[in-house]
Amino acid sequence: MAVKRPVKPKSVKQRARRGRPLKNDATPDMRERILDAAEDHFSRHGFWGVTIREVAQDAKVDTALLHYYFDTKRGLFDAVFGRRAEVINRERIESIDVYEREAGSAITAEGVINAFLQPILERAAQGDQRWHNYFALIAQVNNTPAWGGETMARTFDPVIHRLIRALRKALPDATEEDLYWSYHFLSGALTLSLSQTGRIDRLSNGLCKSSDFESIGHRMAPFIASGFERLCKPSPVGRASARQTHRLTDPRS
Amino acid sequence: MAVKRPVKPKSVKQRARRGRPLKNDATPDMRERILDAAEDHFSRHGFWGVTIREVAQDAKVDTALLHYYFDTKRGLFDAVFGRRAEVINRERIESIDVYEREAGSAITAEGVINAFLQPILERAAQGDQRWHNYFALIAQVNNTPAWGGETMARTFDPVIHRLIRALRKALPDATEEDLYWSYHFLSGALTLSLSQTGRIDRLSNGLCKSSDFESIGHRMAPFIASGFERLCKPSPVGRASARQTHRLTDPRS
DNA sequence: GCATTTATTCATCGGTTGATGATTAATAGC
DNA sequence: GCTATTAATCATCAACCGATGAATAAATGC
Repeated sequence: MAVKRPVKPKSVKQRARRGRPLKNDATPDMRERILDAAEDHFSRHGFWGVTIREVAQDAKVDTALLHYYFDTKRGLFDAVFGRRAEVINRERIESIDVYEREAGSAITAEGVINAFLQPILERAAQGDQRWHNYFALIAQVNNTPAWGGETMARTFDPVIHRLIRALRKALPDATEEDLYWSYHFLSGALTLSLSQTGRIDRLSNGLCKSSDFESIGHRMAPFIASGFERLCKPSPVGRASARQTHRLTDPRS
Repeated sequence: MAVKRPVKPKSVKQRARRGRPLKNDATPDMRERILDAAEDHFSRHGFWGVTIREVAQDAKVDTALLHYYFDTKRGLFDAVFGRRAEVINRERIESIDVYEREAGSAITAEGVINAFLQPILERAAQGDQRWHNYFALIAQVNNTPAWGGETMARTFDPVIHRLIRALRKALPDATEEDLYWSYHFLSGALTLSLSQTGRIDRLSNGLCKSSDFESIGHRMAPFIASGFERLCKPSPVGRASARQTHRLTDPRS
């Protein structure tokens, strides 16, 4: 007589083992796997466009495990956002430190900005999809009115203050306002460029590619540095005239 | 004996009248009211962060009416995004036309960019909350990887091509790639600046305000134009040297 | 003045969502 | 070797979601 046993798995999805897994060297780190899957989804669709079920399915774990590690969906998001921020923040500070030390009194705005951008652009050029996702995530948060400004500030302000301190040295005539606004323009240009929305591909009819980080790397620092210098250096012709604006005339007159 | 009638409204929400409303001059345009409410919500929380119930509640209509006018939630979103786009696109094209005609051969990059920015910045400075919301919405879409690039392209590419045509005249030595990338930087800087995330307020410890559109207006055109000129004008010292980058040296060596 | 179209609310459906308590199994501490 | 802790799945809940067909009432067209 045949022993009674589950004759068939019946469904395609076989039951996963319950309870704590064996401590095997080959067992994957579930926490990291969840973060990777969450990063992928959040970067594509934002906080509200993602369900924890999708993330769990991608990470091949139960949804309850997400709550076990990160409590709430928001907790998961914050963990994703913070994880890589630490890495690049450290690299950027070091890069600026090195440049400032090497350049000495020959410090320039372009040099500082280049030192600030280098670590990010290098990571982007490396081609790691996970970092690409993360940059896209930053771009979204940076442009989220509700809580984006607060999140960005909490995460990145220390590095930005370090950047601005170096720029102040390179541009001694700059006002504080000009420095902050110039950085704001830099921030917008950088995050959009790194977010790979495919916009420039369409606009240029395929001539330029969102994924071409080398092109961005060559152009961004000179472009932005030039803007900084224009606003923050005393112009020989006088500042007011340099800023005069075009007045839109009424076409009916 | 008392007449049988609904003694009390019971709930705070009284029943609304069913059927087509009387054509009174005082009756509000429901369609516009829905769009306004939707704009408000979408601009704050993005497409997925908004429920049609919230929008309906704000517009004081039933959710079925949203489907009556816009079919799906996505249809509502597209209608919101398209409504004001037409207005500013018309204004921006006209502004560039006027400038090009007036400037003649004295056309400059800063002049063109200024003509392009003027209509938007003027609307922003006017202080209408509905336009502020709309600009914040653009910023979010611009940085949405999944379908943002496509939506932005469909909506704004004609104007951008008009802008680039004018810039090509002002910068005859520019390569196509430089022009497109420079515009991309402009796009990122502009949309972030208009989205009022409060980031710069915190960063500058209250010195700069997200809502100070006059400050943005004074600074953006010179900043961006300077970047364009740097990339797109032949430099007297030669282009390659002007773009040389700072190499990060290994701190352990 | 009657029939059709337009504009609105009502009632409700099937599916999804974030979250949680119960259960199971392995490890770590003493 | 026993107990407490950690790490995982299972089963399920109440709330909410977008959508839709039916009902209703005014306006419009003939």
